[in-house]
Amino acid sequence: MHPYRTHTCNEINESEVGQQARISGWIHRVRDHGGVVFIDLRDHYGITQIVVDPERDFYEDVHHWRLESTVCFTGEIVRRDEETANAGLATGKVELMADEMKVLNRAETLPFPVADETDYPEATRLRYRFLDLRRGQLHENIVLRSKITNSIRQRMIGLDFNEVQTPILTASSPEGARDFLVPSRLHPHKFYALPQAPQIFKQLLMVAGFDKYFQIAPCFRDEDSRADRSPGEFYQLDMEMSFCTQDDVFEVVETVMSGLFDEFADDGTKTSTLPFERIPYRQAMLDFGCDKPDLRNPLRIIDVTEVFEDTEFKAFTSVVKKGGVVRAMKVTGIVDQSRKFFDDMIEFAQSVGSKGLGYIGWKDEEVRSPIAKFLNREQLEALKTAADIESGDVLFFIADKEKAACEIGAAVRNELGARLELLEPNAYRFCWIVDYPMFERDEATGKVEFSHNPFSMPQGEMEALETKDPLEVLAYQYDLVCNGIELSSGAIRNHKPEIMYKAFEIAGYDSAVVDNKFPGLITAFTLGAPPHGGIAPGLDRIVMLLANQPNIREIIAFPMNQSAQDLMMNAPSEINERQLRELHIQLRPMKGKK
RNA sequence: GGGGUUGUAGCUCAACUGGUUAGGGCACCACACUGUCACUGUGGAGGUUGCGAGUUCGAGUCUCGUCAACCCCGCCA
Repeated sequence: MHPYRTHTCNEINESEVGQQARISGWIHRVRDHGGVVFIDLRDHYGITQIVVDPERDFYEDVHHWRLESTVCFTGEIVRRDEETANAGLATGKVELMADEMKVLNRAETLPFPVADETDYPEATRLRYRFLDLRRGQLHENIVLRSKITNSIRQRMIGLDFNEVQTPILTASSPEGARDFLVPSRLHPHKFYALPQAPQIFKQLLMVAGFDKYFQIAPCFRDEDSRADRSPGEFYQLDMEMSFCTQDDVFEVVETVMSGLFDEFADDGTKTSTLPFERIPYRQAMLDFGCDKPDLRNPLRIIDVTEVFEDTEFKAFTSVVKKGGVVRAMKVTGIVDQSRKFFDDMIEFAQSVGSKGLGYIGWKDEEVRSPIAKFLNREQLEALKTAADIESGDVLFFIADKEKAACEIGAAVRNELGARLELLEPNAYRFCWIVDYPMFERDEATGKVEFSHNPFSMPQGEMEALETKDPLEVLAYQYDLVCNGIELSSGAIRNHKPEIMYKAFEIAGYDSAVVDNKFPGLITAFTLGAPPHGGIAPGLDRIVMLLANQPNIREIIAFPMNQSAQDLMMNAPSEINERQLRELHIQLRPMKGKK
């Protein structure tokens, strides 16, 4: 007999009654009835009930087994009486009558219970991550992540993509975040950078003729974390295709994503039908106030600046006269909400930087509003027509500079959606945001800069760069959004050196900058580069959506904490003098700090 | 770098305006119980209230400082 197990803890069943079996696992729970002891033995696969009879010589030891010790039991598989069967367990119709037992590893008092679903503070959970990972939900999340990763691989390979590993120790890539640096021992005072993304390499793979590349790629960025953003490292489904259009990229991603989400979504959860909706960037900023709209939210924002060009309502009209905008959002059927509801919404708007939040409600012929008295009949009618108002509807207003009005509008839209429970339930709503501007003006310096990736192909190519106002040039740059979460950015790349130099010139860099910063890429583009493009959906966020987890640490086996520390491994940690010397690094006392 | 919240037993939470010996549950230890499945019952042990100052007759509670964790902003196209 195998020294540890003939079955897992989810395997024994009625067909094997009377046979001998050996199973190993963790002591999940113990129910000690004096005359008989029940043990729930748990492993990765499930739970089996072990029964220990008082006749057994190890019966006395039962009292000294701690929860979560690993134990091996050998005995006979026995059918349970009907009234003692447990319908909640896959193995609930049988149990193992123990003849032998062996403690494999004894557990001390646990820092927190494994056999419950209570939430415990993260610092504790992270310090004992191996224990936390035994617990139901987290354990399932990690298994789900494995299945999702595998499914993605199969789907990409099925579409003729080749998986290629790209370097981890490399040079800085052009993503705009801070690099993680690794000092070189062989080359004093020089550094490798960990890749922020395999951007250059995947483009070079296209130049190398691989046609379709993908990789479940680790990416490293030395930036602070958020609930949905790991500090330091994360994974992307990185992909790139040759001789492709933007629509070709969309088709691949839509096929993979809709297949993936259909496969792993809970029963009854709807996924967007194909093709995903495409929303131009400027349209998204108007309708939703942001470029990652949650399409489950039915609310839309409209522009009503014109109506307020000349009104008695000075608060708005003065904003318009200074070049600002007035945006409105209709919510149907809430005119009878309490005064407190509206006051809370005003307070919320102020908390996100608005001076206030105007509103007008219509009920039959009555107009309910703190601001309607400043508007004449025509102006009120214009608003009703613009927003298609019916009795019971309320129109909310935000007046500010355009950028601020968008941001506040987006926040108010999300808040109203959440507070009024307007979101479509059980749905994954995808969309593409397209037609991003190639350049934007930096508000502080007034300079024209790349608004996204400098390697995107401008729409209209060289002609657009030479003839258009740079701020009017659009790029073949796109984002994939699902339920208000940005899953991915991608682009059709600029594969022509002369257009690359011109684009950088517009952003204020001369050709030497391009040559120095990206020597491999720019040379490759002079030796036969195919038109190409790609995208890189974030694996972590995909798993978060499918596992329905709000925090990224719930879907990563060994995450760092928010301050980018590994509390279990104690990283980052100090290194010794010898290592420092080899790396040609001298530590100096920090300035300004005690 | 900035803002907010939190810090009480191994864990999770209590403790009115400052007031007697800081409590309940889980876990741990002991005892009882032959069919439970979150077993039950009885008893026990377990505390520098994050740390350091201060105010006060008296501080878990108030003040200041400090440390840590989480959330947000900046940042991350």
